[in-house]
Amino acid sequence: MAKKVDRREVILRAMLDLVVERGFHNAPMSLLAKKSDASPGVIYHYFPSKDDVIHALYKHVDAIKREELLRGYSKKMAPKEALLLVWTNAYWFYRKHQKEMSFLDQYLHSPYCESGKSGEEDETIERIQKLTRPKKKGGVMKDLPPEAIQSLTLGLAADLAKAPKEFSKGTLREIADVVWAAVAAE
Amino acid sequence: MAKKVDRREVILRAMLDLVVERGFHNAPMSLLAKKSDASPGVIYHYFPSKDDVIHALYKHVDAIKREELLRGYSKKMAPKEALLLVWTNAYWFYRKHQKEMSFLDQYLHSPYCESGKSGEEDETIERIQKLTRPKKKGGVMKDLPPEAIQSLTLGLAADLAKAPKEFSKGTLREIADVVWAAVAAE
Amino acid sequence: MAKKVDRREVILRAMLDLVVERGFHNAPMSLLAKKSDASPGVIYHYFPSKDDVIHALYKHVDAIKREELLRGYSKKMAPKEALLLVWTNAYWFYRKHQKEMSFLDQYLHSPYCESGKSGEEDETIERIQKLTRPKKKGGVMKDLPPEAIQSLTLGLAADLAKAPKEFSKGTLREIADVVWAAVAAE
Amino acid sequence: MAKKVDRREVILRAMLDLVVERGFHNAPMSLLAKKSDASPGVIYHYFPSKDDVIHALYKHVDAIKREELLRGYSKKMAPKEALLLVWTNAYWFYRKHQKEMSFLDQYLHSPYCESGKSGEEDETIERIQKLTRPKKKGGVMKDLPPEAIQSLTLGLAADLAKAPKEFSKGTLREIADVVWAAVAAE
DNA sequence: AATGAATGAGGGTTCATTCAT
DNA sequence: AATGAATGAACCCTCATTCAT
Repeated sequence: MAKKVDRREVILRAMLDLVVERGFHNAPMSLLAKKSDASPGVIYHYFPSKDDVIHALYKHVDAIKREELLRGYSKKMAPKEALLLVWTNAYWFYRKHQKEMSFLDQYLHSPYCESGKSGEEDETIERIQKLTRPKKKGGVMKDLPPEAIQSLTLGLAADLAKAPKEFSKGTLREIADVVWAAVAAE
Repeated sequence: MAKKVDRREVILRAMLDLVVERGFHNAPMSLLAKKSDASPGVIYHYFPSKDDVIHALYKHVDAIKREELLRGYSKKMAPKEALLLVWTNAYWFYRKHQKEMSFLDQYLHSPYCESGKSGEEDETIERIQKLTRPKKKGGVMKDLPPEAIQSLTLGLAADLAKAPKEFSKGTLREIADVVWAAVAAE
Repeated sequence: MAKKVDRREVILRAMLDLVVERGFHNAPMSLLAKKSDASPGVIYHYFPSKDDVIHALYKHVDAIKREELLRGYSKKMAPKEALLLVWTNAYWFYRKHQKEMSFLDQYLHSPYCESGKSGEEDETIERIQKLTRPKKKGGVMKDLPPEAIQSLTLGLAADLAKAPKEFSKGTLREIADVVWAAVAAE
Repeated sequence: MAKKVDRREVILRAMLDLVVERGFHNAPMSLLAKKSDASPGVIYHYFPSKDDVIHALYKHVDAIKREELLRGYSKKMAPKEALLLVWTNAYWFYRKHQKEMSFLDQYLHSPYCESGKSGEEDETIERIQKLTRPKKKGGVMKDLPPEAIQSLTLGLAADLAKAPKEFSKGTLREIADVVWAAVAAE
């Protein structure tokens, strides 16, 4: 019963490794088969095509990411507290899942993601994003373009996670405070 | 006289288009030949292999980018003025060269860039980077990790440039001021 | 059960024909595929590369040759009898396998054979070769360089086999006697 | 005036080196051009095609070989003396021109030589070959097939020349005597 | 004579996908 | 479900040959 799921995930995991190590080009199905201890044929029982494996991998990783970003979140939190939590979660997710990050980087910057579906939105994520709107639109931020807010918060977390050395919780907190001061209203 | 250079650049330009439209995979040499009005064979008079075309394209784009970022820079500028100039240049470069940016994104996030890094540093770029160091190390910034500074400045410029709508000089200036206030010492 | 072996041997046989008729150059894989009723791709399930097909063919032919040279040999034979047998076997092998011979000639005289030499020696062949040593080193021959012995015996057999007309057993025997008289000790 | 000849010979020499080191396959015209300090185009002023370069090289080498084999020969020599001279000349030619030998081996065993012209016969060579006929046909040899005579004399010289170590004049003389005793009439 | 960029068919090889078992 | 040999189009690249200069 769990076997099917296993196989699928083993294949996705193998594709993740492959893409990270070798890129979309140079990730042949034959090698995917070898790395996932499957035959070339059986992969086609789980996925209709190579592109589908890649799109499925994206969805898989994206789902895990969403889940991790919201870990510990509660609707009762104050805006600053909530944003700080998500920001910290983001840093640690990126930090601990560098392969997944590398895959996302490749996928999102490649023409692959054009063909992928635009994705149903997560309700909780939406609530968080509302907070990043400027104050006059119901959020708690300065009147900056949403892209700026996004870049200064989650973009920063992602970039920090790519640094060779890991930052301590204290350092992260200091950085977060600087940024909060910069983007928060008032 | 300019013919050789032309051919080379026509090929690089065609590869840029191809990679942006179709990704590294799906950018076959045969198509590159067609798009650059060349025969498959002649490309190999200018580049030893497909990978070399791609690495050469990176160097080409990177060189242009460096030049553009420093446009108008003079050694006499005050730190804030210099950084603001570079930051604004970055935004406009990214904005006006979206294909080049898309290529850089794909290249820098792919395993391609591991193999072709030479890293000869530009002297002027180095001078600018010195300014982004924290005050106690001779720069003019708060004591933040270099990755944070980088992300909050050039990273932000890149992200803003990817937004669908173009920002006015005024808006950019406002954003720049917010960021400057956040990262500058004192 | 025998299918795999079949395919491999069909391919080798086709390569033999091709090389003999057209030389190493002018023996393209596409033609090899056609002649062995295979697709271009499937050959690479059996051999890693064209060169490997050729090296494998050499090993195959060489193995058959060794076997044929020793047909009928027994350890109890007198030296002259044994050498005569091998010499005659050699003539008939070369005579009846002219394609194989032509391939060996091309292979052994080409730079191909430099790269693929393993040189595991056959035990029985070694025993025979011991007989071709000069008497004072335990053989039964005159004190001539081994290359001379080799040329005057097996080399002669090969050359005779290349003659347009086939020699009768009587003629062969006469020639063998002349040679034996020339190279045998005493 | 001598320049044309030079060019031609430089090209032939370069092809010789190329074929010996890399085989007929893997001896591209572009490399030939580089090795002979010529442009690809100019080779086609001297030879109509690659195959013609190769056939011309064969003729060139063959002419030198004929000349060398007859060095020192005079019509007044006794048969044994003449044959011995040619045989010795053959050994030293093969020995001192191992590249040329290697080329001849490749050429003569390849389908190339089928298409080459059969070659006008040298008058002096013919005279020598008459001596290798059996006595009853006007020669001085035993009644053996011409292929046997050829193999036991010139074939032997060629094989000896391929041995790693060089034979002394004394050793050669001994070998020659053994062979002469074997093949000469009476 | 000489150049060397250009051609383009064809070379060896790969790989997404299929299908008989 | 599973296998892995088989397919064949397409890939990257080579190379004999040509031709404008």
